Amino acid sequence: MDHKPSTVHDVKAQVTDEALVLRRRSQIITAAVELFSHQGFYRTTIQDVAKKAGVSAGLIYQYVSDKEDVLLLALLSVLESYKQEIPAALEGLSDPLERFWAAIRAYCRVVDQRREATVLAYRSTKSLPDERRQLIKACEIETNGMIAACLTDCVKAGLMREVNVELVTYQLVTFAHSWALKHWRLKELCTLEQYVAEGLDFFAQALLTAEGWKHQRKIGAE
Amino acid sequence: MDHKPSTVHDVKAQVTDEALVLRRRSQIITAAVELFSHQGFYRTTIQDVAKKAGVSAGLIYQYVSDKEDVLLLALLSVLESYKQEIPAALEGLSDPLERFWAAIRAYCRVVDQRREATVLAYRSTKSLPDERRQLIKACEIETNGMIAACLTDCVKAGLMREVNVELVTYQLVTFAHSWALKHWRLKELCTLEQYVAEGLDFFAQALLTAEGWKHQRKIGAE
Amino acid sequence: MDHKPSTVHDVKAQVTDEALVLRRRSQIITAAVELFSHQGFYRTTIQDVAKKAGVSAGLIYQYVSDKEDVLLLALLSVLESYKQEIPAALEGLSDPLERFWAAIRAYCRVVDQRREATVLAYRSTKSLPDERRQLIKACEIETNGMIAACLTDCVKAGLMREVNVELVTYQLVTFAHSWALKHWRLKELCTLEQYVAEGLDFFAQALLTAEGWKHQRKIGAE
Amino acid sequence: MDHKPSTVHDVKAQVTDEALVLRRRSQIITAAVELFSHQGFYRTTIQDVAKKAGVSAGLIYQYVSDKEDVLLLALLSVLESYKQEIPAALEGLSDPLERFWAAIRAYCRVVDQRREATVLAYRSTKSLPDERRQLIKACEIETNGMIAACLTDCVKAGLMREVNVELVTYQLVTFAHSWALKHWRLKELCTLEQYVAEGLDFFAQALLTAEGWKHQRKIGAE
DNA sequence: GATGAATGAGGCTTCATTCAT
DNA sequence: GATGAATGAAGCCTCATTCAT
Repeated sequence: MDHKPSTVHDVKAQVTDEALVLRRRSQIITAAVELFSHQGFYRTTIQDVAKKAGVSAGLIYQYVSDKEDVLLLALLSVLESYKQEIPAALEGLSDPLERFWAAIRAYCRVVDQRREATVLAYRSTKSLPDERRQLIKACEIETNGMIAACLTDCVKAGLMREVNVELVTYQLVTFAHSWALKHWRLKELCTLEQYVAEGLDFFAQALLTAEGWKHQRKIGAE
Repeated sequence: MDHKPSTVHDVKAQVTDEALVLRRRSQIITAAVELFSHQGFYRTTIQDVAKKAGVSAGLIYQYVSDKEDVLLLALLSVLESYKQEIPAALEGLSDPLERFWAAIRAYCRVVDQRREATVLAYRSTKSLPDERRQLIKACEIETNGMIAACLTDCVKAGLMREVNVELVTYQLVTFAHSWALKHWRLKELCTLEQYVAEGLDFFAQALLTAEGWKHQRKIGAE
Repeated sequence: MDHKPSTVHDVKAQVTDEALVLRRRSQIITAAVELFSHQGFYRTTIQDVAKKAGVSAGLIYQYVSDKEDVLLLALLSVLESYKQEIPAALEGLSDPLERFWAAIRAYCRVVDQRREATVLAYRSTKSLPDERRQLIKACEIETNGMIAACLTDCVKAGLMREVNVELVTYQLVTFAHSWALKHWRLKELCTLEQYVAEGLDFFAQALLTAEGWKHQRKIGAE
Repeated sequence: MDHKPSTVHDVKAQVTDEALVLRRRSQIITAAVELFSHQGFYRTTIQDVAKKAGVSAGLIYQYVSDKEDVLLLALLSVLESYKQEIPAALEGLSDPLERFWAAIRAYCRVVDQRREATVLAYRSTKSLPDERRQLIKACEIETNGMIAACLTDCVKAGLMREVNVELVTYQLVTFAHSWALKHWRLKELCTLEQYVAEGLDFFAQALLTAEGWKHQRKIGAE
């Protein structure tokens, strides 16, 4: 009766109509992400969220047990969008190198589209109690896994050096996140496209083998 | 009494004794950094800070005008420590490459020493009103400038490729910060030393010219 | 729609089917007595009652105008059960003394059977607005009247002393109620049977005349 | 940090000044007893209590951790007053029978003086969580012990029959409480003095031995 | 007749800030 | 200069009640 949810689906609503729950939650989360991103979690009141979502404050508590639950849902929705964009971007690609670059590009693109939300994730994950925070971390690890897999494939194909995959993955992920985190400065230095281009070049230098470079020129030529 | 400070020294204390102000503020800030780092800014009360600092709640308001002022001071103290460690680490070094690596190492070391505080800076800068936040950003840009300078020197000396200095600087800075931000995961993968070693290797690959590699081997051999 | 009922039958339902009203109310009251007894009136929500009664929250408001109405109905149902048990226990008895003891025993038995509900009556009568409370008091006075009548008969028959009937009635009633009110302690001291036996002995000592004792021995001997 | 108090003195105030705590608490409790008695615990808001006590709502929480804590303190203050009046009434009396009657009279007197509060105790003890309720029960048992001791002395002196002391004590206590609980009806039947007189007579009949009656006449004659 | 989602007023509680000592 | 008790505004959350289906 009091234990915290260990997966998203354990965030139990008091409302039974499955479809309604989805619709309402989505309303609430959309409003929450917007507000939390701009004003921060603590400066945003549930009334704010309710008003922006076009519902009453009481209603929110039929779909969520806590203000913290709203945060959890909001953060998960952000991470979830990462997890969906990457596979979508890889669809139809089979060349390891192409897949790798596509993954990074896709990641940077989502981050750019959800810039404020990305910052939110950095700011607010620690505001969650430990158990709920684990959910977020699990989600992050899963997304990283997608990048890591692309990287591993390149290494296996001899296109990239034998690096510590997980550490480099963090470099890649961090590169994407930085576009959001340091946007206040970066936007004065370059566009997203330039940022991505410079980044990919940097990573190419750091990672590609001679074989990799040859392959790179080939796919670049097409 | 109502206009916000635009530099640190505008955070006006009601107390006149200069030395006392410094001592008291340092007490307060030490306590605040500790508490904000662990519990976050909003979960920490002024009473908490007062208790940990061993003073009364009322006293704090003689040295600070706001709770936000405490945050500002706390964040500045963190960024200040970065700004001091780096030049200290470069002391006596004249070789551009040595200086570059030393700067990165120093940065990573401070971040490691003040890990929680680094996370705090990421979480809480946005909690400041815009004017105060500018102070923080200015401080960050200044620190970045030190790294950037080392990088520029290497490039000028032909040891590194002609890269977009400021962008790469962000990569470097972010690499250091990540040790704190993703410590929950990284600590399971490697030690700080390994992290730094892997990172430096990565950056070497990405940045060094043939000339740079030759030089690198030379200073490595000494 | 806003004036309060002055008798049970003024608690107006919106539903017309008489039999249905009775059935629904009984469902609701059973659930309410159970919940109010255990958690108290204020800690019990209408949703709780609805769930336990197996109906929807909205339905309750078709048979009752208020949450307080539910309480009124619940309390009346408890007092009603007293009013029914006593005459039932006297059925077929004509000897005044036998009737007296039987009445007390019956009262104690109902109280024991509806222990929590008895406590509820003590706790919650004051939660009703004055007009509704009068209904409860009238009901209590009526029940007391049954005991008082038995007592009066014994006195008239010369079996008991000429006491202040109503005051002694309160002693008797209170004795029965105490079994519920102080059950947390009494249950450690004796069983219901022992409690009743000791009590009857006590009252015998206090009330019986010499004539009464003689009669008592006679009926005890049978 | 979260465990409930197990004695009154564990209800910890945030204020350190011992004397102030006593004064403030007394202000709060006086207001609370008054309001809880008339409107009930749940119908009384902390704001109500604060206003009546002439303090701010926030202040209450410096002396109490909960609204329930206020109730606990209020109830304890009532029971405490019982515990003080009885010994005071026995002061200087040595004759067992005199002491017994004096104890009952004193009990009835306090109940009369704090009639509403006595009703409060009956209504609201169950509103406390179990651990806190234990405190109340312990206090009640202690008070009962004083009556029981007087009773025991009379029995030992051969002035009263060998009865089940604790059960009879409950009869006596209940008799006193009834004056408050059933005051709405009793006040129409008699004054407090008459109530006590009738009651004492009743108990005399029930309890005194022949020896007891002799002694009774003697002390009554003085 | 029945449902149950939605409402929104209202209560408890926290905590930044003040001010008398 | 320092204290810490006091204030009161504000936010989270509950729940009686309504109403569209």
